[in-house]
Amino acid sequence: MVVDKLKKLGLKLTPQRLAIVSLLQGNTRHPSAEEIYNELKPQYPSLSLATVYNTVEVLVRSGELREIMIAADRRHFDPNVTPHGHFLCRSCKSLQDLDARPLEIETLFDLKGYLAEDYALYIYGICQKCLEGE
Amino acid sequence: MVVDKLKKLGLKLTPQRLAIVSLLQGNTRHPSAEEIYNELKPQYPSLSLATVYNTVEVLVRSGELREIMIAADRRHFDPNVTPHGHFLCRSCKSLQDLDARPLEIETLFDLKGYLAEDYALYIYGICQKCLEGE
DNA sequence: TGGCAAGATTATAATGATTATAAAATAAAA
DNA sequence: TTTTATTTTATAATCATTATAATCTTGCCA
Repeated sequence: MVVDKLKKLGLKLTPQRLAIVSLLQGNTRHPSAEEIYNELKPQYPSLSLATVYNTVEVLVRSGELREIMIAADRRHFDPNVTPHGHFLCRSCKSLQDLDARPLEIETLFDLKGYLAEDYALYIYGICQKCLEGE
Repeated sequence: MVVDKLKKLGLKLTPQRLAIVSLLQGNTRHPSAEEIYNELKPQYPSLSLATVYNTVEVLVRSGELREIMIAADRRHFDPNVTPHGHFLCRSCKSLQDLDARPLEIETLFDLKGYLAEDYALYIYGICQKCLEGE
């Protein structure tokens, strides 16, 4: 639950945080900070972009939120922190989850001597919709 | 050869471009645009950062150079465009190549209906040196 | 409950990477 | 050479993100 998630992190329960965490909960749209801000602003007119950045920063640090750096111009966020890749369509620019069996990092690479803590897999191409629609 | 690479792309052979492409040739340090600029500035005092950005842009577009978005604060570049991953050490911040057997994208993921043209694999953790030295 | 202190929010400014602009320079073709 | 399209350059503009500092709130405790 949203409240538990914040409490677990020792964070105060503010309306802004509750709204941000609620919006992210189960969200598969991979919003940017600004998109989160724009979606919540109508209901929370006092909301500041800085608060969105602060909150996602805390969530990413604590492992509750995943940062997606598939595109150079802005970061996106994904509340699904289980291992999975992301697909960026160069036609429609959509950013989609790639549900996958977990990637076996250790067997894929010769990581002798390295400690691999996390990974990101980004795939670029043309998505289903764009392939059909053309 | 450097000259051929530029000619193949239909680009004029300017000293700046030759210098940038030469610096990148075989370079495994994954420099940022600013690092390229700083390394060349002493020998090419007239060099502008804009020229570095213009040149890497052309090279990336043409597939001669790979853009690395492993860190959110700046882009890095890699002249090795054969499939391989990258490792970012959270201790010493070094960015290293992960020589790997090619990743079998199609078998890893259910990409039915998607056209995968390219991918990036980033691994985060602690590198050999930092593990030993501590 | 009311007051307090730590932490949060806000508006705003600052930062810093990247991109745009437009004038001056130059490579390459005739 | 002359010419022209391209390139370089200095500089300004853009835009995402971070820092700042004043104001406000949550959560705790008397």
